[in-house]
Amino acid sequence: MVTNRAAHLARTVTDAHHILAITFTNKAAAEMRERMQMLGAAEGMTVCTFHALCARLLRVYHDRFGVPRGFTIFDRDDRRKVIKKAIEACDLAADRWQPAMVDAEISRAKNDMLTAATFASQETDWRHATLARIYASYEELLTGMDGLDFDDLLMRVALVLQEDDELRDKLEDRYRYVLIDEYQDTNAAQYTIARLLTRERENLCATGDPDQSIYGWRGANIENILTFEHDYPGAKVVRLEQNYRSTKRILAAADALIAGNTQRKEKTLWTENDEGPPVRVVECEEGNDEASLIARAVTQEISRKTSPDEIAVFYRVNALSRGLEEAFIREGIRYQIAGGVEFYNRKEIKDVLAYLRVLVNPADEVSLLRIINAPPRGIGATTISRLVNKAHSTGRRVFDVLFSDEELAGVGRSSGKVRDFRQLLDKLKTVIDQPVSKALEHVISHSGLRAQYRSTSEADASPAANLDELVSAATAFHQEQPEATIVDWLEQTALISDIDGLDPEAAMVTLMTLHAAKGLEFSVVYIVGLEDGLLPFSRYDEETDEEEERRLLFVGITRAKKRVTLSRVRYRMQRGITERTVRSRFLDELPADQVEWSDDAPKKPKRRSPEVRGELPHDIAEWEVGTLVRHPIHGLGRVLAMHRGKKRTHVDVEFKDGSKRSWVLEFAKLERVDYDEVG
DNA sequence: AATATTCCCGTTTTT
DNA sequence: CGGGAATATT
Repeated sequence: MVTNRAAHLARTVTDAHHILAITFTNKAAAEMRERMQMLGAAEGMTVCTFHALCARLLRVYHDRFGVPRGFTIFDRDDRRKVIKKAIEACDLAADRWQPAMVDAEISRAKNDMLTAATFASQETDWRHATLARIYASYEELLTGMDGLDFDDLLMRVALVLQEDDELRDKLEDRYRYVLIDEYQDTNAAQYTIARLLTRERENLCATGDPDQSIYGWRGANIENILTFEHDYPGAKVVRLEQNYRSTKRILAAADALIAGNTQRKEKTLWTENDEGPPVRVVECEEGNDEASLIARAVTQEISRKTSPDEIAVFYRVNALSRGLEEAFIREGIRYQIAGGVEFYNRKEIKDVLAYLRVLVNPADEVSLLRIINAPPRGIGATTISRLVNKAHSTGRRVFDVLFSDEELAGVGRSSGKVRDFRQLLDKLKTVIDQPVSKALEHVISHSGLRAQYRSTSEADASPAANLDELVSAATAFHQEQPEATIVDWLEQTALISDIDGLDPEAAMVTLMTLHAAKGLEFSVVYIVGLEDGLLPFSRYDEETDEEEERRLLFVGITRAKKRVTLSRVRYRMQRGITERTVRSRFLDELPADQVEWSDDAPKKPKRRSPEVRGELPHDIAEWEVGTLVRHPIHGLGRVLAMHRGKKRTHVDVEFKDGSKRSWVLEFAKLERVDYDEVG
């Protein structure tokens, strides 16, 4: 839709150079660029996400935006670390002011374009005031490191464009035609940027569906799309109520579900597609049953000539992917997974990137502290904290302390090691002008990281392999963009999203969260975990936006072209404990005539067979720590500890050969031995 | 200082 | 259950 319009504009109305197309993910941007190429209209067009656009603008016009030229983008982990420091700096208890909570609050503030100062000025109560203090401290630390977080990218651009008419005019002239996809998920900062860029010409083409707004939790404001006609009075509104993707029954089910939302503009979807089979709902006993049922269904689907890349499994939380993965491996199904164990989040990868980040931006203290002893080079916690204290007490950067001989003298015995490290950095400094792949190769071999991972790789070879893969990725990057610098590459890797790694062509089934599924389509879709508390998700301490949860399931169902299966489990294990569940209320909202229910109840009741109850030994009264016992296999032993639970008694035993074992006493083949028997 | 071990605690979702 | 952090051990 956006693609076709952009191509049309480029061919008939304007130079592609004047077109800005904003997508929701990098993957969508890449696909759009590709299709644009086929339409012969790609040259010079800007196609990217809001975050990528802002990063680029901040880089190019850094002086106008008031950010350091070589700023580093701090990801969630980096940001958490800085927030922790900020909380400490404010002398607050980390258990009362949890970094995760503070992080979310600051993020929310930034998405609403509230700077630390603005946030502080609207203080209402003590909690807000304290958050404002942390926020201010966080900003100070971040600024000191030449860092910007994800939310800064948007906020900074939005705020400056509001003030700087000259720059805005310049950008407006450059981007005369703006197209935005998934407009229903824009937050205040993104909305502001869009508005400011189209102030003069009002040339904005936005696509979106209020029923698919699922990012409210990160500041997305559904009002942005609802008020579009008011914001752009000249706009032509095209309503797409005909659906070309799904069967009649899938659509009917989705439609009935979303009708449960009260805050909504009525809309009836229709299609000329086939009726199709009913939506299936399956109820299983527990997670493993659900996972293997789906794996079997997928196998069957593939044997019926459905291409694996046309099959997807969605879930509300990433934690549910593990069981599915195991089942898929058992069944021998090839799959790819969005996010989860993200490549760029692995330790070895983050280590290498941290080297580059320090070389490019010496102020990046988070990265510096990460690599100062990685691989281990004899610089321990005490030395590090001395260096940090020295730096902070004199208002300098840790990096500079490393390079000051007089400061280093006061560090103690390990100052030699620190000198070695600084020499290493000095030697590596030259790589920043080389192509990324070369630079990476240099860093990996000279830092000792390769040696470290090679030596420890007997047990697990993947870290070394990941480093190789990183170099390959960088090589590919260099080939595609020979002009790009290391800073560009770091920026790109920082902005990579969960689904970017997925290959739509690969002959693999795709596993992902419902959020990641937005904008995609598959022939056959499975959605697991339709249980109260999971979908709709709820947390005891926070009220849930049930309507957004309903939209989330709506998005999931409407990804499917041919078949949809929803599943739930009667007992769900989470965090090691199994709990009885309640079926999702959403299942009951589906129209009965479009849905086929089935129960995958276990045929043979494996549990609760009465005879395996087990019994305590008749002389239990005599058992205590120190009691001698005999086991038919392990022989003579001594009771180390006994723990009487409500239903079971656990016992730890040490045997003559020194080995220790624990049993549930009711089932253990242990008998008590009297001293005189041993003789 | 480095490694081994235990402890602790889970903000769902993401750029 | 599982990762990361605090803590114990060498």
